[in-house]
Amino acid sequence: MNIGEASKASGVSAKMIRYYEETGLIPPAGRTASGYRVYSEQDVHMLRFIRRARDLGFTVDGISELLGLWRDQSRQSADVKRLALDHVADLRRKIADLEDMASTLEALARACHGNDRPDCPILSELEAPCAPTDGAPDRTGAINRFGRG
Amino acid sequence: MNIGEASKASGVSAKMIRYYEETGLIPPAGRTASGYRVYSEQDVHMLRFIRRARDLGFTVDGISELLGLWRDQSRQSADVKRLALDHVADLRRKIADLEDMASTLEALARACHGNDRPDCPILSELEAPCAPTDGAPDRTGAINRFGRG
DNA sequence: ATAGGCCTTCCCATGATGGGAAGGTCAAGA
DNA sequence: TCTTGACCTTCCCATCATGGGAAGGCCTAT
Repeated sequence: MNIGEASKASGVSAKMIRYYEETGLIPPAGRTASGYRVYSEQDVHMLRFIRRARDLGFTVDGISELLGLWRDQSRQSADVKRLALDHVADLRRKIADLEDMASTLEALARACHGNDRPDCPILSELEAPCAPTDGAPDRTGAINRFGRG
Repeated sequence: MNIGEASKASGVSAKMIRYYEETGLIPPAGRTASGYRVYSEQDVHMLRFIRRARDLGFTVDGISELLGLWRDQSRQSADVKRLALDHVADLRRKIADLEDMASTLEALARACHGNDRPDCPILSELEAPCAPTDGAPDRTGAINRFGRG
């Protein structure tokens, strides 16, 4: 199987297959006499594994660790679980960051008339933010996060 | 004020101030006779605006649009609001993607014994995703994410 | 005058991905 | 057999926002 077929079969682009090989995530593929890379069903299996890990947001480094465990018949599932939960924690941190941004911005947008006049609490907040309230803040950020008076 | 002072006053690194200038996000700073960039309080004001927009997750392109509206005394707040809500939609899409990953992975991790044995549902799922179960629906969404690759 | 802390420009790296050029290979059809 | 077109190869460049670092110039306090 050449790289195009392996790509279709695995859902990993040919570009990325070459990249994974170059960076050592996967071993160098075999070659035909003329230099074409050749892949086995086993290889495609591995590429699919990689693709699914990517879909779960693992970095190439994380995938590398996962592949190591996958190949290690004497692995301990605790190690896999720890890897997974570490990644979940990463994801949750990112989610929280984005959620903060979204809710803040949403609150500002709610306060904006959205008409043909120039005055806009969104710009005002960007220009000179009001300090957030210290006590039990509104979780949505809807109140008192901005406002100019 | 030189770039170091402007950086401290605005919270934008000197590197990034130069980058913003180079890419046209901000106008070229004035220069001393010896070539040092000089900044006014006005400039610092603008840099702070940029920093806050960045903190809200706006891309440089988005910040560029915001700056345009900020400077435009005849702007319509509806335009600002639209920009903000478009960005909120982006953020929410990203959040949903990450949330899918996190909950899928969390469900898999819950199913993993996390002991010293090698068998692990996380690796199994990455290796060969389960077909959708016909019976009990999967409340976590863990299983179907892998379907069609 | 000198030290050392700024500043300047220029180049490189990140991470995962794609675009595209220049050139070789292969399979199918005339 | 020759041509055509789809594939493959390597190599370089771009993304996006950010930082690291080198080489060299400037400024200020001692």
